[in-house]
Amino acid sequence: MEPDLKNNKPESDFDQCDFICVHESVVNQVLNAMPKEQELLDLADFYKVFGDATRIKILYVLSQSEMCVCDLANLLQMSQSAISHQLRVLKQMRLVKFRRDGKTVFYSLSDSHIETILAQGMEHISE
Amino acid sequence: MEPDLKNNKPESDFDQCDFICVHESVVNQVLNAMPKEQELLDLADFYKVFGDATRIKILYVLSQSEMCVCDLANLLQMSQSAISHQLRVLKQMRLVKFRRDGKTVFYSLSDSHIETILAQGMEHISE
DNA sequence: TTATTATATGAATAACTGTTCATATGTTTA
DNA sequence: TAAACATATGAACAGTTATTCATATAATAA
Repeated sequence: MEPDLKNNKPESDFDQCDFICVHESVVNQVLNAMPKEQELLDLADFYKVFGDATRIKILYVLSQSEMCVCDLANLLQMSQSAISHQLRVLKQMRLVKFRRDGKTVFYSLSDSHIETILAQGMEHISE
Repeated sequence: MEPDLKNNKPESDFDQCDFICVHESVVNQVLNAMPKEQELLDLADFYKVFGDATRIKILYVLSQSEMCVCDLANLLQMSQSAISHQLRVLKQMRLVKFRRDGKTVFYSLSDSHIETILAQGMEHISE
C-alpha cells in the first residue's frame, strides 16, 4: 500500500514540510545511498586541502617537477615557513611524498591521481 | 650554453638555496606550465566548496534525488537556515540548480560532473 | 485582506585557518 | 668541535567561515 503523498506525516521523522518529497521510500533510498558519517567528514577534509591557493600552487609545481622547500618558496614568492607549514598539510593528507638528500628535502606528488583531480576541477571552472 | 648547476646565482631571482633544482630551465618550464593566478584562485575557491561536510552531504543527497530545502534540513538534521545558507554557496559556485514549485524550492545537482568529482575524492580517501 | 508556510538573508558569534615570527631540529662543512 | 644551511614547528594574530537567531520575502490558503 502506497502511503498518501500529501498526508504521511504521523510516523515520519521528516514531518515539517508537507510536500511530496517527504516520502519514506525516497528518504530511505537516499539514506541508504549515503556514505557513513566518517567517510563524509574525511571527504570534506580531503577537499579542504585543495581549497587553498598556496597548496594548489604547490601541487601544480610538483606536478611538473620534484622540488625542494626553498625553491618552492622562491618560485611562489612566499616564506620558507609558510611553504613548510603547507607541505605538512599536504603530507598529512598523503598528497605529497618526500625524500631527503643531505640538508635538502625534495617533495613530489604522491601519485598521479592528484593531477587528474586538479584537471577535473580546472575543467569545471572553465565553462 | 648550459649554466653551471651549482653556481647560477647572480642573475636568478631564485637564489637562496644553491641546489641543482635552482636551474633556470626547470624553473621556466614550471612557470610556463602554471595556470594564471586568477585561475588558481578560482580553482581553490571551487574546491573550498567541497571542503565542508554539510555541503558534501547536501551534494550526496541531491545526487540521489532533487529535494526541497525543508527536506534537506530534516534529512541532515540541521536548521533550515543553515541549509539555506549552504545552498546559496553551492548555487554561487553553480554546483546546484533549483526550480520553484509554489512555496517550495527544489534543488538538484547542476550537472552529473559533480558526482564524478565526489566519486574521485571518495576513491582517494579509501586507500 | 490576514494567516500560514517555505525559503532567504543580515548580523552576531564562535571556531577554524593561513601567515609570520622566533626558534628548534637535522645535516654538512670547516 | 662550531658554524652554516635547509627545513620543521609552536605560538600569536588576523582573516575567514559555519552556524544561530531574528527577520524579511514570496507564495498559498482561508
